[in-house]
Amino acid sequence: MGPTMHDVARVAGVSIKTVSNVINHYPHVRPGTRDRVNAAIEQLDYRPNLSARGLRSGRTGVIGLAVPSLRENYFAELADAVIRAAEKRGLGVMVEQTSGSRDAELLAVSSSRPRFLDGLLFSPVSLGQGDAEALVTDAPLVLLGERIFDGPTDHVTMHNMSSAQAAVEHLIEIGRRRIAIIGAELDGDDEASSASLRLKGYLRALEQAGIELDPTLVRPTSMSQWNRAGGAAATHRLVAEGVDFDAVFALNDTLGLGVLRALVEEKVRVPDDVAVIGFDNIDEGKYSIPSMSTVDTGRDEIARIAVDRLIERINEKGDRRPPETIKPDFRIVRRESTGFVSTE
Amino acid sequence: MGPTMHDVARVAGVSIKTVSNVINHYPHVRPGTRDRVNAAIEQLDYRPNLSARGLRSGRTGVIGLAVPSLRENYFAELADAVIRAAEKRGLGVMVEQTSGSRDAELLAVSSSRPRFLDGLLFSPVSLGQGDAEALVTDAPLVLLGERIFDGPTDHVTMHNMSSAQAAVEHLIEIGRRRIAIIGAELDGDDEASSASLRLKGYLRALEQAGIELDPTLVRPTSMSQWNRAGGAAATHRLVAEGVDFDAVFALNDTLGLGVLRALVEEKVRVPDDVAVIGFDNIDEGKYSIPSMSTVDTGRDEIARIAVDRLIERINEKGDRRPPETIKPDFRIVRRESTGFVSTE
DNA sequence: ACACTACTTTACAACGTTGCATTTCTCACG
DNA sequence: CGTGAGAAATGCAACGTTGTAAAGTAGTGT
Repeated sequence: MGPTMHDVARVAGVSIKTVSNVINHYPHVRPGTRDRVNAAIEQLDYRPNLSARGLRSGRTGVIGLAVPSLRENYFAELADAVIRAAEKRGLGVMVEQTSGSRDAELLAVSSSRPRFLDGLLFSPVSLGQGDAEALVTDAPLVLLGERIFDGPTDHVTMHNMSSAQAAVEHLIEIGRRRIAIIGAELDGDDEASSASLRLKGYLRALEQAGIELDPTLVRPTSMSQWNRAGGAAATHRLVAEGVDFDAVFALNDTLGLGVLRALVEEKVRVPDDVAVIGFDNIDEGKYSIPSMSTVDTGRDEIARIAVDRLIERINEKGDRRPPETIKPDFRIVRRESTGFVSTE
Repeated sequence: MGPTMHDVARVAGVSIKTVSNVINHYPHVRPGTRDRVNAAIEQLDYRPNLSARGLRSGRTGVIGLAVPSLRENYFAELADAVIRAAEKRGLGVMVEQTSGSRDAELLAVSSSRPRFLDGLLFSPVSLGQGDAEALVTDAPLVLLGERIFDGPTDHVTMHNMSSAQAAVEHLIEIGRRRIAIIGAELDGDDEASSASLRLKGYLRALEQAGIELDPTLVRPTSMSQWNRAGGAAATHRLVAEGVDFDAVFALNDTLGLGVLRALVEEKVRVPDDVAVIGFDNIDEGKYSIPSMSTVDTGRDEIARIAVDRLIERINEKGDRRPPETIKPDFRIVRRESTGFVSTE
């Protein structure tokens, strides 16, 4: 056991409460006293006991982050961004993996884990609009980047529809007309899913460009297949069926990387024969062969905003602000897979 | 605030201590009593307050994991494995990023973060043998996968040298003699680094095969360049200098992916002209073009063992076992980049 | 029926910190 | 020089849990 406030107080020649006041930046402490206390803290290498503080004040300084899996690059990068943002604010982050399963997601929110997180950042995949009520919890909760609208909580997400539209417009600009979309289906049942929203953006872009929709270009993958394997499989199927296409819009980057892989195997040249654009701007797309164009949805900003918003909620007393949905700006990242020299 | 033990005790008609006993699986509780308590817990949706428990018992059920960055796939996958293993044991994991900087690493260990982690899993990059004493802390500490031998702590690591040797032997087996190694330098000052050890394996393999060392084939990258960019740059330099080589041993997989990328750009065929093998077996190597052979160092097992060992240390009373170094088995994963059809 | 043992339950204090209420100090002002 | 107001410092209780030790209960052998 390390030194406690009592030890510090004794060394500094003050009361234990004064030590507490110094640590918590209570304004009315004389500079001299503050210095003596800080010196004692230094000398003893004192660290406050978070458990005790948490017990007394109801705050632990730890927030939770629930994501499907860190093995998915997008979520690893999101976690990185969240941890950085939280650290700047003096918070620790406990990471929980839900593996995208409904049960695990419900569990994560219901704070089945003994209560001691100050709040939770939650990136749901399986929960939908119908589960909104499950999100009504005592602990502050901020949703990240997916699904569930008009829920009872803040939601930091992305411009799914308009950025998808912009991505497809990018393909149209470079002269493509037969644009396949991978990862969505035309009559998906889940209106609020990223897939549906991005599909909607795709449809709008086509419509505005006066291109008629060809349903055979819309290629679903099972939700658990939003990865390289899924993207590759869908692409192979496209080719095998003899579908004519000159571009692919992959609904996320890992799908897109799978698409690139499959196109090489099928001896299809990128971007000459087929241009490819992904979604999310994960690091890997910078280094793929060819480098992959994509949509940067502002991941870092999402993380920063989400952490700040969660902190606000944690500090909120009584008068609760109505929940908000926040979407940072997006931008199209042009790289080799759509015929540009990658500059970033 | 949720219900407390007092509430449960009242509902179940027992003393608060009995509730505690039930929760902690104290053996001498009559089944009927246990059931009543459990029913009350269920009914009230009671969750123990971890802060209080932590204060009283000195345990929070949370361990720390300090890695350089989750953006590096290897560490993201390691974190995934650790979180899974910890969850099975009922522990939460707080993730801290050191960005590989010495200061941040020292900070992470010195538990600058207020004491409340039960223990720490630490994957150092910058700390070396000289910092061994800095690792003497009150809180249990287990090192993961890199550097520092004969330290004062348990160390779950990998067979750096012999697995590197096996990787190079694999290249020799398929007939390569001019094998470049990327990520190491011949007179590195840090004997305990992964780079040095893996280089040693490389040298041994050459020696046993009677191949003379050509120093121009040993290509360093700065430590902060163990990534795709570093691998690509080193490869481009190799080619630019007109060095003759028919294989590359990349000291980790991201370096290797950069090598693959650069070779394509240089119009060098893989594996026909140059075979490539990486190190670590990150997911991505499975899907690269071509898929990349590598060394599987038993990451999942490392995580599992490390968590178990940390738990043992946490539970240890007084009689401390001497620190151990544990290395799971490794194996060579043969994929397309060394001329095999990838089966996994 | 009685002691003895083993099982079951309980009372109480303590973990280290902070909120509240209170006391003590300092200094400007009448 | 006395007063009052605000600043600075303090004392005490309480947060919810568990360890210790002790009390109560049942079961066994004589």
